[in-house]
Amino acid sequence: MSILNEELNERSRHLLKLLVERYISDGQPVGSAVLAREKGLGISSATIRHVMADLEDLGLIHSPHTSAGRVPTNSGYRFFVDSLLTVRRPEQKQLSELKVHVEKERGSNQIITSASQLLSGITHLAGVVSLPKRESASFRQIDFMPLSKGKVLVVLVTNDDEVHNRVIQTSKEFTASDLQSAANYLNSLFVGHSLSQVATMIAHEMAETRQQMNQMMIDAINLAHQSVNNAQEPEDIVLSGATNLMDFQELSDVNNMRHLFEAFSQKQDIIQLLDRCMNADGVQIFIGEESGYQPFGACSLITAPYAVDNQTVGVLGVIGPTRMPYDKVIPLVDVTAKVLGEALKS
Amino acid sequence: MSILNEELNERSRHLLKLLVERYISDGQPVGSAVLAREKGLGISSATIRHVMADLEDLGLIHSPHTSAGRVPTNSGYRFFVDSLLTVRRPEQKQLSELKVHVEKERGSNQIITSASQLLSGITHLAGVVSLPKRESASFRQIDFMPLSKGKVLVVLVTNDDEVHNRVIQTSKEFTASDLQSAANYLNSLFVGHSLSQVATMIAHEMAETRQQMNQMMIDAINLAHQSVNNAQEPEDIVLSGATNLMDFQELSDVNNMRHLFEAFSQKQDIIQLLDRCMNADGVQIFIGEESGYQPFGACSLITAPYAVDNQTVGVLGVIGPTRMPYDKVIPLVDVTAKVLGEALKS
DNA sequence: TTTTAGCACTCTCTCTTGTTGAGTGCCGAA
DNA sequence: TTCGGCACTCAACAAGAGAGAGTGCTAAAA
Repeated sequence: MSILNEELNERSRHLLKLLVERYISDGQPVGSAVLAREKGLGISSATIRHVMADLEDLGLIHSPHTSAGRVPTNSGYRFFVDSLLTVRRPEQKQLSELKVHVEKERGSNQIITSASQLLSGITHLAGVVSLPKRESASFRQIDFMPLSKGKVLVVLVTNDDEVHNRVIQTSKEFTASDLQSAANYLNSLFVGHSLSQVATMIAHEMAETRQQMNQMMIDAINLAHQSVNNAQEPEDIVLSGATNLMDFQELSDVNNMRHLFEAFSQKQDIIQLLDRCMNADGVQIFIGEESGYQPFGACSLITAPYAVDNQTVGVLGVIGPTRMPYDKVIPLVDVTAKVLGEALKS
Repeated sequence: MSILNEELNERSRHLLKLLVERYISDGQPVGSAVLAREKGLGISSATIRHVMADLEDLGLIHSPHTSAGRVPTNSGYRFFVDSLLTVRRPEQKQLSELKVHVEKERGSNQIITSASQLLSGITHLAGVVSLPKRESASFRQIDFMPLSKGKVLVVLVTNDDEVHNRVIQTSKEFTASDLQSAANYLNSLFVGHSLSQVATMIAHEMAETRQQMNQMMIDAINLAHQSVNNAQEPEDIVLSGATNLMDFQELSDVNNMRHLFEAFSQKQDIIQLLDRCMNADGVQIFIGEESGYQPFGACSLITAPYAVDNQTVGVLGVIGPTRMPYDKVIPLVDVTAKVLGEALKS
């Protein structure tokens, strides 16, 4: 892109910007005459045509057909987003609306659903939020309940007020009081540590058979091993407003739409896609096939990781057609990530 | 419909049957000549036209336009389904496939998902299964874990191997051993009873303050009251293959499709709709607006309740365009309900 | 009375044709 | 380098013609 940046003079870049903006707002291919009429642009349509021909040679725009004006290509959008875009600050009204709605919710799941719905509601696109990574949660309390036939129900409570159940099969029968002691021991050992820390600690304990460990402790550690190590719950996302995408002409091809909705209902691929955005620092933008995900070929994806206590725990984003109002969506995604992180602190 | 049954002679009914079958398989309006060519029908197209005119007067079929053959109306479908349809027994191969796939799953959620997917997979329509009603589950074990600030985590295990969590706020602080005794007491009292029975028992216990009740028992009952009474978890459904519906011409109107998918992602209304089918004895069929649900105006819904141990616990069904192969779908829904009920027994 | 063949009629669908308008590329002059 | 002028291209629309499918009606045959 830096090559393009040098190659294009100020005027060409300005024209490209106007063209993309115009196309985003109208959805019609933009002709030279339309741009020439643009205020404050002392330039004739013929000249604009020269510039447009150059832009087309560079692969930034193209004509659907001979007499149809120009439309940005994906590279064009990319250049626009990288170098030309002037984002609007989110309107104060929206921002406060966002905060109010997100913060009035109780429970992390509620908060997240609300964030997803707000993203889709405000943009009229599809909103998506990944559930916070479990790793960041810390151990608060574990408890065991004997079920039948050596099965034990493990109840693990984390400090984000989430409760996790898991049934494990034990090698020997435990009495309720055996289990109680084991739980007490583990609670004293692990409380306050993050789950990943706990996993490490367990591995460590199991490795060295210490002298002062009695049978109860060994049992407890073994139980804990089964409970925590396999405790990775399936990741999940909350998707809202998918049907908004049905309104867009450019996506309305039946086949395309079908693949898109299959992707939405499968979730798995989208989860992976979002996962890859976790490490990014701020807003990330995938235009068309940049996401590397076929069903999103005609879509753009704007994501931002959100953090609780400076620790990135999840990702949220917006999915829409490549022709979307980037200037509004990008800052909205950005600010929503911050609001969400803030709201999850409590 | 009985009126129609008398009004129509055998031949008219046979013709209507042929017409509907033909339309279902071809999707094209059926003309008199097409039917006349039908084998074993010693009748000219002109005669057929007379009959068709009658059928049209009765509102069973109609012409999209002057020269376009006839198409069944919703009443036509209704009459067809009620009086003319000869259902095919499900193919043996499908049946065994069904059984194998459903029964190999472990855990009720898995089984249900599998049933839903099979319904949609075999019919190429949308499959839906409501999760089994909690009421039928019986109490196996309850346990309490003290959290902070008078909050108590209730873990309730039912005999269908499902675990239910709930955090309640208690009026006083309980120690772990208080809670342990309460749990023991409740377990001895309630084990084996259905949850609705348990609710009744609790209400009963609370009503009469018995002499022999000590403080622990009173506390226990109070805890149980909070735990069980409000324990109605939101009902849910498992929907599969919704995107299959995108392939149908007759549903492909963007607006229609949008409403349909909004309904699918909201779930709430569909849950209610299915709920109303719980009490029906066998397969129920809603054609077009018969379901009373706007978004399904162009769809038919075939449902059947499924039962575990002779107790109806849920409903499953198939959603598709009114033009669907009723002869195959109806028996499939029927048999799937049975297979599912059977599989859930274990 | 019922059935049938014949026929005029209607309507959609498709193909063709012409027209319009938008927009382009190129060229020569400023 | 910029600009006006101009020929050219192409999609979109409309109008018209013809084919094909299917109907309703009628009058004759069964």
